[in-house]
Amino acid sequence: MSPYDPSAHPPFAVTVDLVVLTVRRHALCALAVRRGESPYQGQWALPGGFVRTDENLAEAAARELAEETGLRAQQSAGTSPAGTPGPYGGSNGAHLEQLATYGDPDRDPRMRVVSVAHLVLAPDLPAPRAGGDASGARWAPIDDLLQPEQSAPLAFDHARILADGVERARSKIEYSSLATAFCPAEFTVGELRRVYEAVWGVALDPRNFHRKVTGTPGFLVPTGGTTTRQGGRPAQLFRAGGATLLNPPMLRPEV
Amino acid sequence: MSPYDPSAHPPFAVTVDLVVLTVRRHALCALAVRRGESPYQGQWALPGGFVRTDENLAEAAARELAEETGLRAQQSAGTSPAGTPGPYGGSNGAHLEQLATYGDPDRDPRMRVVSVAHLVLAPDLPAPRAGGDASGARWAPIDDLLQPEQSAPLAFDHARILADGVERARSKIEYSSLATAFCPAEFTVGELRRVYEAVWGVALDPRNFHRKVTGTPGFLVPTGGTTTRQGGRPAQLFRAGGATLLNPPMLRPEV
DNA sequence: ATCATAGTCGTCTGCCTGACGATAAACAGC
DNA sequence: GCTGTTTATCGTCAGGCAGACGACTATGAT
Repeated sequence: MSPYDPSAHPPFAVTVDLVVLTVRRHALCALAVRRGESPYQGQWALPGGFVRTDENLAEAAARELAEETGLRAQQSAGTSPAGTPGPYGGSNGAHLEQLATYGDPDRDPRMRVVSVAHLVLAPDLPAPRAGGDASGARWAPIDDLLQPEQSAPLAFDHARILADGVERARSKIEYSSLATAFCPAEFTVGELRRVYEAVWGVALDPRNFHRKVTGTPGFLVPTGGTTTRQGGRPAQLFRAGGATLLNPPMLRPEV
Repeated sequence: MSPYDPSAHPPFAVTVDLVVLTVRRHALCALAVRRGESPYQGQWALPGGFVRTDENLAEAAARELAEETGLRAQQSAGTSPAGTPGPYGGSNGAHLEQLATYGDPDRDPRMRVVSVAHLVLAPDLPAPRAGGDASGARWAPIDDLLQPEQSAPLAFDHARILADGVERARSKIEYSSLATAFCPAEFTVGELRRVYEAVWGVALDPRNFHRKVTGTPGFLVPTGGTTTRQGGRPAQLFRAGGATLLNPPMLRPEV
């Protein structure tokens, strides 16, 4: 490395941006906030903010998440995207992991900003509260954010970041039990299946899905209870099991 | 986001660190440089350096790689670790992708440094040239770097970064054709198998491996030539095919 | 009572993998 | 030249798992 003369290297601002995903009404949705100031004033963006001096990157992401949604984050063990095991069996608190870092020189017109994006997977939440300096917040289907036909596209390079986060979520529920992070503490096999269907955008065979998830050791543990719902046979309730890596993985249908 | 008053957010230095992996003598090795200055003076570290004002993160990583090894990088399409396709069928130039970002407040004792680590997979190279400010460079088996019994451990949090990079490489050769990045332009099935064996640290059945890789469409294309080697039947030569994602994946043996 | 809805259990077939035998084509030493 | 050794390549077989899909169950709605 070069000498650490502070004048020798350019000043950077470091932020965290959040891709917060949830499943609402059978659709994969992301949290978007309306920008209250220039540039991109009035446009939608991902929530985020500056990293403070005394906190690490994951702490900064968790703090921004709490400020923006009130969610308590359940940090993944590492930044290693390959699936480092971590204690995210618990379903209270959302899953948080580092996604990637974006640092093109011109990604922010005002100064050089390097943003460490994080991915959050959360169960369906009540309406987001507009916290901090955002003049509004909403859950939006990702298609609306990625291919906006009426509104403006996401600010900065946030469309790219969102797309990367969605792709990460899509591939990660294949070989990990992370799909349960989209579910409440207790859930049915059908609810879990609808999570996979929403995230992947496909229809899955209920019978084969049931066989697969109940047959994978450590994925689901029955709580003993059953649902009482309107229309249809009551379903068994499950909690997320201790397994984090699914082997063999769930297979995403080809076409 | 908060207002962009430059005095409102703390100053960060942003660096790139490189996990450069290769396979030498049937062992997975990483590039290490000896630190010429304090702190950790004389200890081994990962190569890296500051990001410049006019370059993005991938360019900074490619520049450091060239300075340190003379390698030309073949950048992956995205930072998306899930396997965004990219044109790394060509074997000239090493594969480069973003790994993860490390920004604990005390990871560098002098100031707040956020390091965007990158992963490079390269074929076996001649002796590294000690470029820049490093007073020495070498290829070291990763076990020597991660569990040093005689020498000091890697500087900073580089052991953690290296471990994350190795884990990324191990998992990524399962479901992508990236193992060919460790091979020269033309290679045999046996050489590719020895790459898998070195990276995973296991022994694979030559017959099943041969059936698997030659049967996966787009993975390997025969060049027509054969090797003349000492001892053993000559083997067919292959180039890396266009496929980047292997479906179904290579299976890493369980235990 | 009947229908619609959703959950759960089985069956069957094809594909892939792991284990492993057999053959092929080079080299080394006698 | 013959034999043993090494590496590459082809085949065979059994087990496991996934996709397709039939059948049955348990609730609410009409």
